[in-house]
Amino acid sequence: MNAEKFSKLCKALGHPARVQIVEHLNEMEQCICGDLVGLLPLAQSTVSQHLKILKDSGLVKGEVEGPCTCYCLDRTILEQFKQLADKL
Amino acid sequence: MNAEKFSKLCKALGHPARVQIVEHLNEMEQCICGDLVGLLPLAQSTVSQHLKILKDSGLVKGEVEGPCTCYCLDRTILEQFKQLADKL
DNA sequence: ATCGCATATCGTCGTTATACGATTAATCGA
DNA sequence: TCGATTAATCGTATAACGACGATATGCGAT
Repeated sequence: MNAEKFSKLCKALGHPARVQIVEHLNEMEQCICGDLVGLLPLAQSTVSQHLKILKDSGLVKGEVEGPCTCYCLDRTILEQFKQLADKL
Repeated sequence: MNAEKFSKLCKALGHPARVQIVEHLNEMEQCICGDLVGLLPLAQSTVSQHLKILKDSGLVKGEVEGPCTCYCLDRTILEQFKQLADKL
């Protein structure tokens, strides 16, 4: 198994705020950064940083839509993560 | 879902060496620290540190057996991790 | 052209992670 | 009892993380 890849995804999920972001994206299908800033007790710049980490890991995709950025899960990557976890 | 708990387990698995340790323990059922030192390109103290992190997370248990310490997975915790991952 | 809104990025600071060598502690055999 | 083996811990140095405020960017409406 690809320990390198799995550990990178785990690392991205190794913070409660990022897990909550992923959970929220799972429920809402998509949302903008401002929604998450309202949801979490964190500054806007901090939330943006967490989103960047999730984007870098591949778990989350972001599309610019006018003044906002619309975030959603990359469910392919999420499934890969689940499969790798299940193989443990 | 318990984002706090899940993120802690993810954090413990957020390093390739620790994923490899868990994989090895899964295959071998149990092993001693020295085996892992031979397996990984890391110093003995570093491997010991990674084992401590895995123990603190609950994923791994260690029992002293004479001069060695015998490590094995806590499969209950591992199953919990898999279930939490699957719920994502 | 400019103003306001939504985000991203920068700079910074304190904390934590990662790695190592050296040392300590504990056990087993000779 | 002494020496070898095994592993944990200590001390340390560098890198990365996590948080924030301040600033920059980019778009849409006025």
